[in-house]
Amino acid sequence: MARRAFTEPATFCERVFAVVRTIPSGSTLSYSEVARLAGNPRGARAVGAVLRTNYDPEIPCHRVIRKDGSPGGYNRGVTLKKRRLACEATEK
DNA sequence: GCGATGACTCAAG
DNA sequence: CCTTGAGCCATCG
Repeated sequence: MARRAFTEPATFCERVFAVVRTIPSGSTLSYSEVARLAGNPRGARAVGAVLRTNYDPEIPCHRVIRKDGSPGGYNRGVTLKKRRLACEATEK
């Protein structure tokens, strides 16, 4: 295999993005869960750091919340995050 | 390559 | 209930 169809995750961010991108609507994952799926059960912080520095409109990062159930943070405003979560979680 | 920072988590006071 | 401490990891300057 000379090269994979998908570019290899040069950084942990790419891996996190791949996981977060698979989150279905109405579902929420905790940072530790995403970190675990990304291959780093202890990378909860790394996940937050990645999402914060590499936010992407294609990534439903608003579905990634803390274990406590708190929204954690959102580059676009935590209020918007809660809004989207409520909308998707309620409708679906 | 190192130091600083942070959208984390757990435990204890 | 809220604050603090310690642990772990990745990105950025």
